Amino acid sequence: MTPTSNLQPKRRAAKVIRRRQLIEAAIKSIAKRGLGDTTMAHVAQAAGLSQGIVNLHFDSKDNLLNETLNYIRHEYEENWRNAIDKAPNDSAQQLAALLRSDYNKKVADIQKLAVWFAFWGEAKSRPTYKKICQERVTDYSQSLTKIIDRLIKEGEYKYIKTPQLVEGIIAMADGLWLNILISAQGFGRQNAEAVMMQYLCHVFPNHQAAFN
Amino acid sequence: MTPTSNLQPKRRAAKVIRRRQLIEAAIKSIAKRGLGDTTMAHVAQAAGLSQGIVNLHFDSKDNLLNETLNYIRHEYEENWRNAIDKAPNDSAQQLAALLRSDYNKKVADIQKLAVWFAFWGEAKSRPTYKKICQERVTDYSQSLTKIIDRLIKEGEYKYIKTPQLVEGIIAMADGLWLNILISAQGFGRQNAEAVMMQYLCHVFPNHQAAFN
Amino acid sequence: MTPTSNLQPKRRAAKVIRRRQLIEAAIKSIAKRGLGDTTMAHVAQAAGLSQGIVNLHFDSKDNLLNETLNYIRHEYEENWRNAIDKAPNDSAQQLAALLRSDYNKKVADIQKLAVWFAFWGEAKSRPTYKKICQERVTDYSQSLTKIIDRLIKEGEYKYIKTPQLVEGIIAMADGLWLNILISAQGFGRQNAEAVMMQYLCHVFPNHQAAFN
Amino acid sequence: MTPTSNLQPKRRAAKVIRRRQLIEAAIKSIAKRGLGDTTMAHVAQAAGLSQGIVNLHFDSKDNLLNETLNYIRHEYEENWRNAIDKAPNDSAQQLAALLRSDYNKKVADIQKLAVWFAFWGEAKSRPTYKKICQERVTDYSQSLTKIIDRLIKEGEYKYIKTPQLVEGIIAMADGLWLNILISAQGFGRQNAEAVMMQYLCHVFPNHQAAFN
DNA sequence: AATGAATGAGCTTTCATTCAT
DNA sequence: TATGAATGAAAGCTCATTCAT
Repeated sequence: MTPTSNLQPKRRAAKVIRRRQLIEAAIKSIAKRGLGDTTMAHVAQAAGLSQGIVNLHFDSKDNLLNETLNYIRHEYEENWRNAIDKAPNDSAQQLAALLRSDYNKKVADIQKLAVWFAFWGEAKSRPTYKKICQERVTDYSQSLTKIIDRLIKEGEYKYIKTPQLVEGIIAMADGLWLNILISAQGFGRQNAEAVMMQYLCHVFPNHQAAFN
Repeated sequence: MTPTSNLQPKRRAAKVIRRRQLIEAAIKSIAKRGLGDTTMAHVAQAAGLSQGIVNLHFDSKDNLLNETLNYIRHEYEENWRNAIDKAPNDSAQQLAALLRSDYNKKVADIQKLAVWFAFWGEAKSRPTYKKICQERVTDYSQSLTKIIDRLIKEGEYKYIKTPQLVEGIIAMADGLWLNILISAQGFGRQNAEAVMMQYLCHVFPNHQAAFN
Repeated sequence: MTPTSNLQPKRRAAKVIRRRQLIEAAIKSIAKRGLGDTTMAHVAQAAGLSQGIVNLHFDSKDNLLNETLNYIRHEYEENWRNAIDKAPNDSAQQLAALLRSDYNKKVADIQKLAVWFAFWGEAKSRPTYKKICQERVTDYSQSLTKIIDRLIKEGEYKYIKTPQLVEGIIAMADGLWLNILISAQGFGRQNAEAVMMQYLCHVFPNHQAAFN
Repeated sequence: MTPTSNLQPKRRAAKVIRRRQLIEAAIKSIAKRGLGDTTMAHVAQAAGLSQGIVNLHFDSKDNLLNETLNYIRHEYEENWRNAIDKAPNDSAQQLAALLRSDYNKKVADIQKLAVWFAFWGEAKSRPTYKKICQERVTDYSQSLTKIIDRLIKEGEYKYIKTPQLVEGIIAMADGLWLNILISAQGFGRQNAEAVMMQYLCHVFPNHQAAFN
């Protein structure tokens, strides 16, 4: 009874809907079994459809996987853009909102994280994956840089090298995802967020209010 | 010291060497092709040996992969323990040494990083991988905690929550590895180190000398 | 002439036309891709219609292929019967006309030849194909025999064994088709005809006029 | 208990032997089922070996098929060169020997003929097949031309156009193969040979002795 | 009558594993 | 110990056929 499974039960569905359904099935399977053990049959089964369905809609497994990565990348971007838009027009608040968005239920969902790491694991040897992963960082990086620059100017912070700080924040964000994914004790989304906020407190001590 | 024990050591040594050779071949192949596209034949070929050789020494592919992960985990640990040992008996210096060791030529080698991410990518669905990855963090975490606690005490830092800082540092360290592995522009080991050191400067402003 | 019979003919006609259209599409595809690589989708596409159309009109691929072979067989027969009918009432002339008809634009068209050879290639293992191919030869053979017998009688040729000559002529005719189909240098219809005519000159030296 | 099946029963056979064995299995299967219905499993089974064996030795089905065609082409050529070599040094005798060789047990074997027609059927759309088929004709054609030229000179035949005669003979030879393959009543190798010899008698009436 | 999304059997191919040498 | 030919299960993909629309 999940909302996503609320699709036409069997035959005759719009192409876009079927594709989405299959991508979501792929995500489920990758999260459950890993990229290497995910087969076309698994995806079809997870979608409640027949063997040949994936090739019918995506032509090849490679293509399905690329589209799956694309899908979570766009979902990810939409999520943080939304977060900035909804935040008050204050650079510290926007920074907090942007970084907190990474620990949203939607994107820091353990299934999605598993998928990200699955693709990162293959990115070095797969140019297509690599490119999409790079794009995700580039866009995020630009927005983050803008906000931080404004915050530095407004807060009269000295001695902060923006590029390095941006690299550091993004690195920590990714590393916290890994921790959520892998840690033995329940290191959850809230913990991750707290760690990140403490980082910001150290860097921008005059704006701690926004980070607590 | 029976006559047979004269031979045993050599044979055992030979066996160990062959296993190491195959593990290194596995690393090469995983870095080149990813975990999913690495076959037993690739490993054997990279080692300059014949088809059946891997099964002879490791019984199964699964086992080879487990041992490979173990191998880089131990190499990693050896590396940072060494770094601490060689560092002067000063907590800030030791912290710097420990964190700098992550960007050593040996462990932050792009091939090794590729292997780490390959295994992380499958860790969620493979308990054996997950366990080894967790162990790596646990050990590192303990040493890191000790050093930071000492530094906080000595430096009379207040308002620093050690556990969160430790999580943050480790997260950033892993995230910087990802950046080295995936970034388009040449984000290298030195950059990563600089980012990390800047982080420490923010957290421990009184010890900046040790981090520059 | 009930009101319904007013409609029936049209509908029946439409059906026949569609079947013909699909058979011609099949011929095109077989010529282009061979029998083995021709799919129902190819045929439908070549006809500018939709996937399921062939099954609708022919029930199965096997059936379509049988009907396609039948179609070119009938076209072939119609062609040579026509040629005889139009020829002057003279046995040598009729012989020439019959054999020349094999190198007509219509039947010795390279697409049609490709189809013949495609079916011959499978005839040994497909009784239905074999039967249709045999029928083609049987009918042709009978007419050819009659004409030759008359010519031998009229021309007072001795030492000619009709059955063997008929076999020989038919064999050469088929072989010349192969040559048209496969030869590297442009061995065309006219060449084939000339070769056949020279054969007849050798066999019936007193009637060379009819063969030049 | 055929001589060819007299190979190492299972494991460990020389590569060349295995390849030959598989090619012969392919021939059997193509003759039995046609090119289109021959699967890798059929070939492996006919060779008494396991599924993966064909890919192990030929990499792909396409390659196996190409090599199979090559195999019968070389066997064919060897056969007629042998026939010429063994024939007395007399042009008529050599001509007879060359053409009779086409109806040898070895090459006019019904299985081999089925294979030839199977490949001819696909030759139009498969450049590799086409090329090999053309090569077969080219070589044969050259030898045939030489012998006929000598015979014409020695026999003082006039009005014979060698190129057309050569085309005619080759066409008839191929067509007779088709007849052997497809004819309903038992049109066998001897019949085919007789038809061809009668043709030669008509063309070279002064040398009928050599053709009877 | 026509469409085209869906099915699922069957194909080629890959590859971890086995084992005679 | 080491080799590499052989195996056979399992994968991705194709395509004739079905059937809701």
